[in-house]
Amino acid sequence: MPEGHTIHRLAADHNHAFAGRAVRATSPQGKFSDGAALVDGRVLETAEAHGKHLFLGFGDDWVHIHLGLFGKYAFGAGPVPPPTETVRLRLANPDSYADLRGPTTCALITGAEKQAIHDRLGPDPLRPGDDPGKAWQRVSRSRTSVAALLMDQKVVAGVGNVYRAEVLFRHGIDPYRPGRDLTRSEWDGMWADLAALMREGVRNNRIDTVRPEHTPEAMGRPPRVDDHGGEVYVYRRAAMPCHVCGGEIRTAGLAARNLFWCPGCQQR
DNA sequence: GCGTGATGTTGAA
DNA sequence: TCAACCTCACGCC
Repeated sequence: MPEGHTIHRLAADHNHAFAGRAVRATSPQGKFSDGAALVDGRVLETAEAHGKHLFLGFGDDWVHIHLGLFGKYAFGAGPVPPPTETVRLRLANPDSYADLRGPTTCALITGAEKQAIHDRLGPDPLRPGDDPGKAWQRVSRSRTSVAALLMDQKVVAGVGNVYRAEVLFRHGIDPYRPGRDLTRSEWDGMWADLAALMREGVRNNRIDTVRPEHTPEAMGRPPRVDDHGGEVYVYRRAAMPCHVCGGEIRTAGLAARNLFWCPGCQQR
């Protein structure tokens, strides 16, 4: 689940369910008991997202959450179910609860520590004021592949393996092209597209990237949903036919992650 | 029941 | 480059 769109959605859901009211905080699992005790009964003022980082604000105390690869949230309405032993943090008020499991990070930090995290993250396509030019500065000077740059949170915050693969496909860009070989307009096009795709990801809570003209219906193919829950062109479609050209989708390891692309549609 | 892999990141070698 | 961390769902006995 967790690319940037998930985290922005979680921030919005927290604001909706908890902001402005006192909240009960517990750590049924026990690994965050001290932090939970410190915010228990206090007012959650605001929830914010930057890239894949979630911040829950209690005055100058912030709960910093990063889901990592496995972290998950379960939101619910009404009375809380019995806690299970993997719930790291449970927030609850009379109307709602939110259970956090499996995060890489769940820690109490200060405003200054939060600022340090913002400072080391690149611009986020989902943060309205963020400047794609800052990312371009790094991309245009780098010999690193554009595929690796897109996953580097210091360059762009919030893009993960799915959006990376999909945005490169949608722009016909070979993943192995060095950043400095891209044009400014190619970069600006990908940035604008990421902003739109991720915005829709927040709205629908899933990743869909297939244009209307390439949907199975439009292409006269049987309907289908990819097993991660959205409609995509290349992500986890290794050895399957490309929705556009019919060629085989390829996969390869790149910096410990699986890369997917269509050699026919994504030319050097 | 066991093994595998996954939309992520860090820190050591 | 690799192991470590965190959890769960799925396929295959």
